[in-house]
Amino acid sequence: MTRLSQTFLPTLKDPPADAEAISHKLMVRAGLIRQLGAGLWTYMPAGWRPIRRVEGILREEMEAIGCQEMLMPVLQPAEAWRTTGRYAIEELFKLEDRRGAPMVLAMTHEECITYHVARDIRSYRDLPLMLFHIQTKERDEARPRAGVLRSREFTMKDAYSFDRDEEGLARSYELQAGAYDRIFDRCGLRWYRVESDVGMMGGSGAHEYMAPCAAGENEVALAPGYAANIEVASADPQPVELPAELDAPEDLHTPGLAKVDEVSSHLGLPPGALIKAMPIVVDGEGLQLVLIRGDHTLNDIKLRNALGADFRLAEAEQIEAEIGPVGYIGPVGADLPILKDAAISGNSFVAGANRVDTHLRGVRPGRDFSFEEVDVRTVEAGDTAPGGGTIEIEPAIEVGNIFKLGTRYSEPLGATYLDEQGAERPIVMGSYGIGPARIVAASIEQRADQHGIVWPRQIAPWELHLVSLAKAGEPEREVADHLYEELRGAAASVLYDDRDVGPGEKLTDAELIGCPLRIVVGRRGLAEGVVEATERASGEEHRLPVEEATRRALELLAGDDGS
RNA sequence: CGGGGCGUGGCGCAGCCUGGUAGCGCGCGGCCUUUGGGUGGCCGAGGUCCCCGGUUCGAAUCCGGGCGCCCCGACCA
Repeated sequence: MTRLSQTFLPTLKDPPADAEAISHKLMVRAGLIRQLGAGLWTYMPAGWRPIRRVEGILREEMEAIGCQEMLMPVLQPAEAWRTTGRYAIEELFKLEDRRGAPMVLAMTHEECITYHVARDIRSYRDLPLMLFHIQTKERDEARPRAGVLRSREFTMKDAYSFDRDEEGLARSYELQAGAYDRIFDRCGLRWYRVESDVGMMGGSGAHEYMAPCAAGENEVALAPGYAANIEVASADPQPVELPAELDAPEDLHTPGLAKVDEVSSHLGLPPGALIKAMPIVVDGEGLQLVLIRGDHTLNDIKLRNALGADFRLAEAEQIEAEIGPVGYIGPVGADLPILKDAAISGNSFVAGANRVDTHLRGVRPGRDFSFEEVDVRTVEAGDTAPGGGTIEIEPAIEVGNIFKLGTRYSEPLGATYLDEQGAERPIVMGSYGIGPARIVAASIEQRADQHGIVWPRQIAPWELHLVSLAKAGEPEREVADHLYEELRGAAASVLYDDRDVGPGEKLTDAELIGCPLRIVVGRRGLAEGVVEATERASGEEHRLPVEEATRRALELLAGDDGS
């Protein structure tokens, strides 16, 4: 219900010079957001409305699964963060109050909510319990980027589940997952639920909700029936052709050839016929050798998970001292634990000889060295996914995540309950986050065209953009005014462009702002007794008789399910 | 945190190398014009040239230091 002439909706012809992402450019141009500092954004009236609409959907879907809304402070005493060990996180804003007491600005609210639950939940009868809030989060990001896609302050819906045991957590998790599916569908996003890294925090499972778009910071591996974050994705590799001559063991003179490409082109073999040996130092243990097929890349996260410990690449001095010359490292004769990636399958390979300027041909896993087999390579486009589909890799933005926390927070913070037998047990938790700003930005990324934003109806700032081409005082204007009042009466959400500017500017702005349905009231149409209604997404134009315009417009909107 | 780039009216930029009047387009205000895709004309307002220090008769320009912002990478419970 808005007259554009009286609305703070400053549109720009040009995007800011330093903007790269489509959503960044368009959100600034369409007057949705303005920047205050690095990673700090103000939502203007037209930008705040879609956020509020997303929040409305979040509230409905959370409440529908019995998740109760509350509100927790952003400013918090540091104590609980010390207890959970998260005080050490670099992204955590730390400050002191006037008495010098250490405080933090919360980046999420596990500490706070677990603190409360620890004090007020005592019996198995109080469980399960699900709570959520929509609150500002603060993160001292190393590099804010792409408008609101990665900012230092943002609002997040985060929900927490509290259960008696793992089975209960599994039920809560499924409830949340179902709600998340409905939320992203209702927001009109193209999205995938992918397996994600549970990290070193333990936890028994996690998924991310990914919206594919060019500005995405993550990569997802997709195939029919398969979707995973590339950090954890697993697939069968494309085969490599191994010539029969490889079977014959022989020392190969490879002077100065320390890289896979150099060796393979020198020998006239595909890179996949080589074994790449990478010495690593595992925390709490010593040197180990990781073997990867020559044409593959190591996936740090998968390796970390396979090891169950952190690691780093070994330094040259240690490698030279304990194994052999850098560039010619191989498994044969190396007196080290060996982890062999599963993609190295086949009889014989070329590998480093642990002697300078020398590689070995005919290296056969199992015969020439023993190993533990692991899956630690990064999947690639063209690989075969579990289920048989072909992997494609797409950039995507993470719009939500769900995480089985287990007792990661309840144990240190003493959130326990008494079970039926009177025994004290830790509460089993889950956490579930969604960023409304990322949903809005991802929607713009996915749907925008060369003229501007294309909102899905469900989160559009206004459903209708009514344009009066006539200026104040002209007879055609009265028709538009009347139509505006009629639409308002019908409870449609309308942005009414009643400015005294030229038609080009109005029509251009309407496309930039991107409301689902535009109704133009102008001399040309009125001469035939119609107004023109144009669907933003398809460009389809409908000529509506003036006296039926309101009813017909609402019908057109109702037929737009946003997808 | 490593690498690169940029800070000049609201936005986009030129001027800097070679020191001397701060300029252009858009936008903004007024008048006229125009009226179905940012119309045209005339007049006008608006700038601590990011900050501090230095060199100089004189600094947007040269030198030193600092701050801010953007991009790539690392990082991202």
